[in-house]
Amino acid sequence: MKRNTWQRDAVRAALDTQLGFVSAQNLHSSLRTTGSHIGLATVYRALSDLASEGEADSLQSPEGESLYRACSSGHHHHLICRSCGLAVEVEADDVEVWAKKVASLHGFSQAEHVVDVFGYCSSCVPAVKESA
Amino acid sequence: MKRNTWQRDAVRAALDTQLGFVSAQNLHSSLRTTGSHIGLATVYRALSDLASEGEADSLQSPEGESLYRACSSGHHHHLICRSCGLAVEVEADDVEVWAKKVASLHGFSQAEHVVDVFGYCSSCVPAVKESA
DNA sequence: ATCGCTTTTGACAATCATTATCAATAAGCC
DNA sequence: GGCTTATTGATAATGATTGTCAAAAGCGAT
Ligand SMILES: [Zn+2]
Ligand SMILES: [Zn+2]
Ligand SMILES: [Zn+2]
Ligand SMILES: [Zn+2]
Repeated sequence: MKRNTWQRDAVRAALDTQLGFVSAQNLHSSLRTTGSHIGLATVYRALSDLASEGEADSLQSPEGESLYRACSSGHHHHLICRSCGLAVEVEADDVEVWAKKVASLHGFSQAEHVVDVFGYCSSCVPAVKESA
Repeated sequence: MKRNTWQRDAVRAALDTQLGFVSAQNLHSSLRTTGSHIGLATVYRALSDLASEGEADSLQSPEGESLYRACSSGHHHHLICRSCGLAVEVEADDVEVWAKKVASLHGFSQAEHVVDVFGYCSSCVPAVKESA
């Protein structure tokens, strides 16, 4: 049977304080900073559980890290800031339709999709000037 | 200046023989199997170069591996078989529009998107029966 | 074809995220 | 309070990717 531990609660709580997606490593650091003595492996396990129970969304960063976020339930997608990690949940009805269509059109079954938009949010105005 | 080596050509050629996305590790194995003595690091470097030059597409597998494929030029997306790796290039005009709209709507700039559909192709009929 | 300068290679070490181990700990239940 | 067993956490192990650097190979000039 699944047991309730303060560690699980701590991870849930820590995730809730986050505005955007975070890695297990980062969340572990945060927790340590706040005085918690939780172990790294436990954070990994808790996040993995939360994700499979649908209490958190997870995605792969372009660099290949697994990132997590406490999310509203139901299928949705994200607009993510590459700088601060801020994530906005967005509807994507058009995309849902497209994905379904494209899969059936090519005879693919059990189709799932990965759809994320990465950019810089308005607070993270990119300090990049292309042309001088 | 960029030099032409047989290693780069070998990687390009090996990529062309692949129907779907492959990892650097796998491509290296393939090459070795065919008698090539190319080094692993070189395969990584070549793939990375090809990707940044637009000669290959790359994406992160759900497991976090970087996968590559020789692709037609121009922006497009993929429908990928989870079993055999077969990849089909698909148009996604609806998605392009959606992505642009959603980014600007939330004040995000320099937006890029990750859009991939994973499923089982018709040849890889899933041997899974849900209900007995 | 040879020389010389630079890029590229490749064997190997180093990173880094994630997972596996496994004895010690602590839920949930009596 | 005890029992049973899931969970924890320090640490080792794994596995993909990148860094190192001396040796090898392009390429333009001779
Ligand atoms: Zn979400
Ligand atoms: Zn969707
Ligand atoms: Zn493609
Ligand atoms: Zn697109």
